Formats: sequence, C-alpha cells, structure tokens
Amino acid sequence: MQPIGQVAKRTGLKVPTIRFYEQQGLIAPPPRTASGRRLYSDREVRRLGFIRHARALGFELGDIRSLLDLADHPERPCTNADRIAVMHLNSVRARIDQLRALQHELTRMIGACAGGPAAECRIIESLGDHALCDHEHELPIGRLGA
Amino acid sequence: MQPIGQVAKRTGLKVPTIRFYEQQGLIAPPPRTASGRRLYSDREVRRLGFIRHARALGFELGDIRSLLDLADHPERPCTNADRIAVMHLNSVRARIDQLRALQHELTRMIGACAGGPAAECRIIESLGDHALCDHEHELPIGRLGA
DNA sequence: CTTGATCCTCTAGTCGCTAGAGGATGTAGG
DNA sequence: CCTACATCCTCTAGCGACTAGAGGATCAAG
Repeated sequence: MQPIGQVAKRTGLKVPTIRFYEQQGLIAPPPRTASGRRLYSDREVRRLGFIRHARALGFELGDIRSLLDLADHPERPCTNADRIAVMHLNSVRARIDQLRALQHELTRMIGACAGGPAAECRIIESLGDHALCDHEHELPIGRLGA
Repeated sequence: MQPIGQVAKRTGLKVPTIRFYEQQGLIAPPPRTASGRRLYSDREVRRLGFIRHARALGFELGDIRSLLDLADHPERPCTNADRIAVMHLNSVRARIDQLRALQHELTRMIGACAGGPAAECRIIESLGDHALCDHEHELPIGRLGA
C-alpha cells in the first residue's frame, strides 16, 4: 500500500488528477490511514495505468468508464469495447482529414504573404474573405480542438 | 442595420455566440433599438465573418483578437499575423503527427481483437499494458483535443 | 388581439483537468 | 524536542469556447 504521491510517480498522472478520477467514480475511494491519507494497492495502480493509457490514446472518460467496466467483467463479450474503439478510430481519422485541410490552407496563406503592411497581407485578406480559399473548411466550429 | 438573428444567418454563427464575442470584446457593443435590441451594420457583419473564418481555421480567440487588431490598422507591418499563422500551422502539423500515431495504434489494437469474451480482448489487454504498443503515444495528456 | 418568432439578461453546464487557499500530518536533521 | 520541509487533505475557482435553459419583453402577421 502506497501514498498518492508515489502512485502519481509510478503512473505518470498528477496527484490532483488521481483525486479527480476518484471523484468521477473511475476508481473506488481507497482506504485511508488514521490521519486520512489515501493508500493504494498495486491493483489500483494498474487501474490508474489503464486509465492513463486510454487517455493517451484519446478516449474520453465516459468511454474509459465503459472499458473499465468490461475489464472488471472478463466473462462478458467485448463487442462494446470494439464498438468504442472503432468509433474513436473513426473520429481520429475524421480529425486528421480536417487538420490536413487546415494545414493546406494555412500553408497557402502563409506562402502568399509578402511581408509588407497589413493592408497588403494575404493572411489578413484571406481571413476576411472565404472566397479566397481553396476548400471548404466548414468543420465543427465548436469543438475544433486544441 | 439588421437584428442579431439575421446576422447569425448571414455569418453562420449562432445568436448566443455573437453575444459571447461581444462580451469577450471581439466586437464592439452595437447600437440598440429603443427596446434594447442589437442592430448591426454590414461592417460588423464582415468583422464577424472574419472571426468565423479564423475560428474555422482553428485560430484561438486570443490570436483572432490580435489579427483583428491588425486588420483595423492596415498601415502596421503584418509580421505579427505571419508569426501567429506560422505558429498555428506548426501546432496543426504536430497534432496531425500525434493523431497519426493514435490512428496506427488503434488500428492495430482493433485488428488484433478476435471478438470473444473481454478476458481475451486485445483492446482491453492493450490498454492495461502499454508494453504491447508499438510506439510511445505520450502526448500532451491534457489538451488531447476533441 | 392573439399567436409565434425573435429578442433580452442571467446563470449554469460542458470536458478534463489545473491552480491556489488554507490547513494538517509526516519525516529527517540538529 | 524543535524546526524545516515535503506531502497530504478539502474546497473553490478557473481555463476555452461556447451551449442550454429560465424567465421575461417585444415584434410582425393574421
């Protein structure tokens, strides 16, 4: 049994993040010392590693909840895990396509800028007039992502 | 001069989003009717179009603020617009690389899953053990983006 | 004169954390 | 034993870029 700081070091998560995951119900509230400090078993550390790995692969916490649920019940069919992974893969692919269109457009805009005053700047001009663009980049205007 | 709903239709922005941009200082508070309704000129509509376009290209509101500032002062050199655009392009490229690594890993995981019970599921197993992965996908664990 | 669309302000929620206040407890050295 | 200093605790608030909803006023058309 180990304190939260050590778990943070072992998993690569930050201490507040581990507490946050507990609050979100992704891990059970662990036992505590007499003074109230959390104590984790290796089993919980592995569970947190699972969460971290799934996050690094871009899964949302809601999906991770479902995946953990499945990992907790190994007798169930894994159809749902498959479905979640495939949907996630599709959204990753879609996002790559979007970003490639942006990359293309940005490259073009930057290349066209000769570096004079803003009045002649192709970047400013392009932003003001969508007709100057090669493509539609009408992508989810909310949730454009970092 | 037109009401906010019409501006929304013309720009493709939603009504609350326009009010939000006003609150954030990206557009000036417009004149109002006697009953307090906002009235926009074509000039403001163009400004909102600029913002929408820049958002669709993935620029953050902070950057858009700087770009608008430059558009308002056409005599200034456009060095800053260039810098912003190049930095943004770099982050787009970096993100594409990250997402490609994810795509690769997800494809591999999904392909390995034979579809039996969760105990034998490669997806669940891979998530629990990073050593099964081809690459490091140790990317910004926060801000993985939508 | 009523109906339904549009507008107003304000608050709170989304997601996945991160930062900070303000305090208690633990450990190591002198 | 005392003092640092690290680590831990809870709680609240903030990030970015909106979105949703409450609760109400106003407008245009029939």
